[in-house]
Amino acid sequence: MFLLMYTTIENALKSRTGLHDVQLTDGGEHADLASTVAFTLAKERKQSPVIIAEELARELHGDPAFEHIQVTVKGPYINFLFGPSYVSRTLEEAVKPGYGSQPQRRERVVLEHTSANPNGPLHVGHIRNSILGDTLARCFRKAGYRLEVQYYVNDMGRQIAIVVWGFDHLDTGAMDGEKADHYVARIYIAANRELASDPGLVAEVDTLMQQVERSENATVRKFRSAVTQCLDGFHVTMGRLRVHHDRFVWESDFVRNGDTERFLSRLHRLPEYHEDGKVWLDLKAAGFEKEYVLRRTDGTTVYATRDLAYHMWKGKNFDRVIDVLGADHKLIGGQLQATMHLVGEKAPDIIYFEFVSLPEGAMSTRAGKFVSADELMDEVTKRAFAEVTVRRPELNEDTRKSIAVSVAIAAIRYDIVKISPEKSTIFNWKEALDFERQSGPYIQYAHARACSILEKAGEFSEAYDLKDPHGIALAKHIAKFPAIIEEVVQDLKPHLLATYARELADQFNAFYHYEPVLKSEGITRQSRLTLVTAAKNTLKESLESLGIDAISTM
RNA sequence: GGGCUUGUGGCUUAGCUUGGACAUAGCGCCGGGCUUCUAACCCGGAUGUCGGGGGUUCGAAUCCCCCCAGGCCCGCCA
Repeated sequence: MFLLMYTTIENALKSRTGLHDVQLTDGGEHADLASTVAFTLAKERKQSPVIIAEELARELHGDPAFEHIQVTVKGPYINFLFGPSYVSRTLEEAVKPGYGSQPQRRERVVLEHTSANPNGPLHVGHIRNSILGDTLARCFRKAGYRLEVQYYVNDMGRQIAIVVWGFDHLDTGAMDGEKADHYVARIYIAANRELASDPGLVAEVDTLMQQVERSENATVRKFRSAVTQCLDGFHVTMGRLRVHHDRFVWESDFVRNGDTERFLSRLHRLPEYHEDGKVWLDLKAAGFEKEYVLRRTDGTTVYATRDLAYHMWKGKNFDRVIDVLGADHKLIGGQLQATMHLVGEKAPDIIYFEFVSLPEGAMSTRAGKFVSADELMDEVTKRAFAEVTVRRPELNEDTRKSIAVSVAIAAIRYDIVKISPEKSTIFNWKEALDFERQSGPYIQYAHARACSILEKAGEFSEAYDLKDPHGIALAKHIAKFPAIIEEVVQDLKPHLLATYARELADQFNAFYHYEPVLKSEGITRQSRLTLVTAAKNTLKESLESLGIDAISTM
């Protein structure tokens, strides 16, 4: 409903002013939408903006499209207020299951996220990537796109060679109950320590890497095995986090299937191509001073080469390519985009997120300095269980456990997604364990309250006659949900949904407090119950788009 | 040194792309509210040079320039 109103007003103003751009602003407490075109026109018409605003408003009053939109003027501002029909139509839409879902679109989108090196467990930095990516994925699906989510497995890297070397020389077996990815990290950390103390051993790692590039079977098998163990651990972690990938794509496949060589051969005709022992591209024109090396003097390819082959493949199979990458990838991401442009292929849209560090400094798998996602989830779940037990002692243990799991994931996912990706953050246990604040559980709670009302209400027939301010404000906020999903997808900004969901819970709580539902009677009761249904539904859709369980009791 | 990026009350943070009506919320602080649909809630109050300086504009947190501070990147690593 909101988008419809927006375009109605926008078009009316465009045709009357002759302006191409008549951006509407949020009306705040004054209105549902507002326009400041009067300022823009004041200069060219050499007229007071107040007079222009009044004139425009007069014209709009006679417009049949504005039958249900109240137009008022306050100084130079033209305010638009939506009437009862807007509210009732919103409710009719929002009570339907799947509210906010757009019809299926033709466009096929591939979204890559997480793609952490398989040399140790996912830590709190990696899951910022996972949560951003997974939330975006959920929004894309809701917006009707045909989406495939991919994890790019870096199975040829030096890190993996070090893990393999470690398994060859230092393996003492997994400890009791040790998760596979944590076990890999232990070997990786130990191997790095060995290599640091005896630099002569580095040559052995180099040999392993060359063998893999030549696809030597025995070594390839070792790499696969090490990587697979780690990925098995990742699956468990991401499953708990409700993060899903449709496909795992292995870097080495692009070497073995010849795509990497084919891509290199395509570059020969480019003026930017240079071959002087090594192969490199000159990307100065695109703003990159460094030589972009794609083949070493020893003939082997580098990470960037295989990544290009991977993106080439994605571009051929999908209409739109999106990557979620850490801010440390900004340079190589830019180089990759520039190169894809040069060869006339689809360049990915890249969303970058800044790092999560620890109070004592940057995280490092190699040095063993990190807080793993598993550890985080364990601790937060423990804390959530204690909390549920205090609040709902009458519930049985299994129910409390189940609520605690949902609450913990809500707290973690929301804490991460609510922050703009471009902000670097410092991980803080105290904050992670505290969900009695602007949080995922807060939104879940609003949903649970709505469920509780509906459960007690029993049967009722829908009605759309809202008279009181908090209910109307809530309905108007519900109306914006589809527009928010659209905005998240267009701008690749999942945190907009986090903000929206919190505001929705705010509105619901205010309504809950001031406008009793079950105690009201007649049409008011029916209308409020309809509103609660719509709110519950919108909260549920919002939560699920955020990857958070919409639980009915907590 | 160069590039990218962030800097908003004591702390965390929205808004910045597309400039407009008293800058968004949370935590913490002060004061209220559970015989009333789940108080993981609600209401009121105090707290702001929107990093600093200049500029553009009728109007700047938002655009431009300079400076300061933090983060990241600058490998024939991945």
